[in-house]
Amino acid sequence: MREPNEMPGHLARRFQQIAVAVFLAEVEDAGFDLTPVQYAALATINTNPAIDQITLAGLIAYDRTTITGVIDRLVQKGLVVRQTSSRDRRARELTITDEGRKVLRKITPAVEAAQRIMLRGLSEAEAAELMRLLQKAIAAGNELSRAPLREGTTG
Amino acid sequence: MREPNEMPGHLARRFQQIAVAVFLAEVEDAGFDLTPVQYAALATINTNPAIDQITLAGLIAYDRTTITGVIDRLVQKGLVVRQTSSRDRRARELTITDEGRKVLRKITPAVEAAQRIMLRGLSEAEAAELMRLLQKAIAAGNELSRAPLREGTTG
DNA sequence: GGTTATTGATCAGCATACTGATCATCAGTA
DNA sequence: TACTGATGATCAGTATGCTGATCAATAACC
Repeated sequence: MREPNEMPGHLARRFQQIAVAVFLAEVEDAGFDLTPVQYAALATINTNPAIDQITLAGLIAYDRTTITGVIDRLVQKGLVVRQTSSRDRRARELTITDEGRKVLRKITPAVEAAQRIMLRGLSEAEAAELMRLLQKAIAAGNELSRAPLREGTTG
Repeated sequence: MREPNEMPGHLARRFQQIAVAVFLAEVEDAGFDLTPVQYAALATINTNPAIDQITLAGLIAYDRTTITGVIDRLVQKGLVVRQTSSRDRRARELTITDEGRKVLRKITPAVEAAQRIMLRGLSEAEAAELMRLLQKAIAAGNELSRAPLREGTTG
């Protein structure tokens, strides 16, 4: 059997594990209580007012059933409002609140710091190359997960 | 705000998401029902007979509380035996069963195939470089998660 | 030897993530 | 307009992953 450290799947999980831990630590140090998904959803709702949940899920490549719970918690925290769309009563229109905008603005430095910390072992050039390779591998495998990225599906 | 595709944390999650989906699909096609963690645990128990759960968790960089549940399911499936150690009655000695060995042997081609598929967008050189950079970033961030890799802590 | 600290394991509780099902609503069509 | 299919959202159920607490057993120390 191959060493775990030589298996891409193991490395993927491990890097993601560290990335999440760093994110949560930085955000907590900044005095906030937001998970990576919650941040991604909040930021995307901010730039796409009145977005529905399916479109949101596609833009950040999350499963729709996961998004339901994530939005529950963002609403619970008062950062997002969820209301039935008048044009399509199946859909829920998501809107960021003033409080949500405030949190988003204040939390950004911590999020950026986290991105740097999770790459702290790499030089600038190496970090750029890692991101390029991840993007390429992800693009090739996009359709292989249940929650592929769906760009510009804005409805 | 940065594009999600330019944030290392987002790329980490996305790549891991695809890696897990590919793993599960290949393993299921081969007629098995094992998750990535379950496979990692089973393979590590196979090469480290009578290992305890903490040491196992360290070798594959999983949280100890997660391992408890993973072992529960491996025992349930009849692939692993868990028994109290006679030398240290706090510890549980984990042993692979004949059935576990059989599954491990038969499942290996599917696992290897999954590793190739998740990198199918990259050339050989690119794949090698991606793995090198992930290893380097992970090594630098090893202590930042609750479940760091603990090599050779056997005993 | 008795007290303290540490360690292996488990548990409660929470938040992703997934599969597959259900429900309400909408769109397309005869 | 009735029928069919597709779509947005939710739910039940399962499996990671995590935090923090608890418990039993061992180790360390005086």
